[in-house]
Amino acid sequence: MLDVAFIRENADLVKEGMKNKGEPDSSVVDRVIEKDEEWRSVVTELDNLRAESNKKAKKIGQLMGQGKKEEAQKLIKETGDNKEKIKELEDKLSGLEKERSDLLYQIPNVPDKSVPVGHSEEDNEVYLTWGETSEEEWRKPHWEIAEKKGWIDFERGSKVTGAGFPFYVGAMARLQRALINFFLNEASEKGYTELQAPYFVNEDSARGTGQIPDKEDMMYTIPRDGFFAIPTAEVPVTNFHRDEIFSMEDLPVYYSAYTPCWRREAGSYGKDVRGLNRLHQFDKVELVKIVHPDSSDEELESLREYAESLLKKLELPYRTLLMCTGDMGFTQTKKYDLEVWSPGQHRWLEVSSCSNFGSFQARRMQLRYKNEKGKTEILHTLNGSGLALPRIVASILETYQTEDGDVLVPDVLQPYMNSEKM
RNA sequence: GGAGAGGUGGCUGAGUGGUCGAAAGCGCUCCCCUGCUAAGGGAGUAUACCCCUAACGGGGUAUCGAGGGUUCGAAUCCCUCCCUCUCCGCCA
Repeated sequence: MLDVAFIRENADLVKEGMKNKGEPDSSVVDRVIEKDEEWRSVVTELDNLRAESNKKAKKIGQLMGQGKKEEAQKLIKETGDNKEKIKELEDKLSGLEKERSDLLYQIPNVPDKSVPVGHSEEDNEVYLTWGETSEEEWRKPHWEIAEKKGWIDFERGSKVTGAGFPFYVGAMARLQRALINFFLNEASEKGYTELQAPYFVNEDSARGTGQIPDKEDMMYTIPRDGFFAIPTAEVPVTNFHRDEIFSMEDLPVYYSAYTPCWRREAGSYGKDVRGLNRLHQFDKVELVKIVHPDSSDEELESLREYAESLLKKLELPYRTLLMCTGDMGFTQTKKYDLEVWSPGQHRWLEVSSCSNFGSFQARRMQLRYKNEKGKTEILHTLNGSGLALPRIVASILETYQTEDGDVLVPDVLQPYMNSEKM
């Protein structure tokens, strides 16, 4: 969420950001300012009343200590009416607080100046393209290859769990494991600390990274225990340091984590869901950065370059999109999507999305640092996939298939697979 | 799952109704002294919010696991929840 003080001082900027993100009705900005005004006046009133009764209570204590019981009794009688008023104001205040934060949660992060203004994916900017995309007729989509080889078992996955929960069999399971190891090893060489994170999180954590209240429906829930199955490792990893205060020399902090991810993907039916394109459970290595506010711009670029380097090493043609304001999401200030070429489907598949959240997430979870002057300030957070497996697997199958029906193993994965061929 | 103990500031730890935001020690920061080092002396050292101030700064409120309650007054009493530790049970 944004800082109320920031909204107060930059109302127009915030409204413009909302409009550019596709929300023409920005009246919530004015309402939050109003609510905050009201909240502050109640706080002042309440604080004064409390100060008064604290003073009296102290006095009573003193009198009691001196054995002046009667005087004390007299004072006690006087304090009665304050008490009710305080209680009343306390209730009013917590009501206002709730209303204010409900409004605050509806205001999206402000896009960075460098982000192109637009309202749909058509307005995204192709930032760069790498590699030669092949278009040969003979190339099959990955699901055909996988089916012929018996590598992915969608049917049994449906039987055991449901649609979107496939089994990976034999060489395919090995390939997944190879990719995970490759990604994690690369990340740790680049200074990312590897984390193994919980796969379930509580409500506070889901709120911290912004899944709640915005994207509640994407998550699977474990109602009995109040848990959510993580839709991405971003959630547990970013929350790792929730409510903590860093000192400057601890920054920046880089984490990598492999986890399965669960997404309900409610309402997404149609041709996009074929094969590995969209699953309810998939594997991903996620990268999270916690950085000084001044450096988050550069950190986003290096995060993007790192994710791109993985695709280069796998020799998979890709392109990088700079997402426009309308297609970038509620919590980001700036976002790049990496899309790998799928030669069997003749289309691009999103395999990574690298985002800068500015202070938006960090404020929600009170992630702070002490600056040179010893003042605490909110940090910036970023994350990016490095990378998401299923579509990489799809692209590998389609890119590395041979005309006679085999699939070769990308050079960098051969040590992990002990083989040149799947 | 059963029984018990406990959760206090960066850490250790005192505090069982009144001037306690909290003793003491450690750590850390700054200063002084000591010709280096060691030792010593002094000051400071939580977070959030509100108000005043151009700013330096000042005033106030809240927070002793969380939430609620009793009371003029709660770290201290009561209730609920969470977490940690010990023992037992179960178990990869």
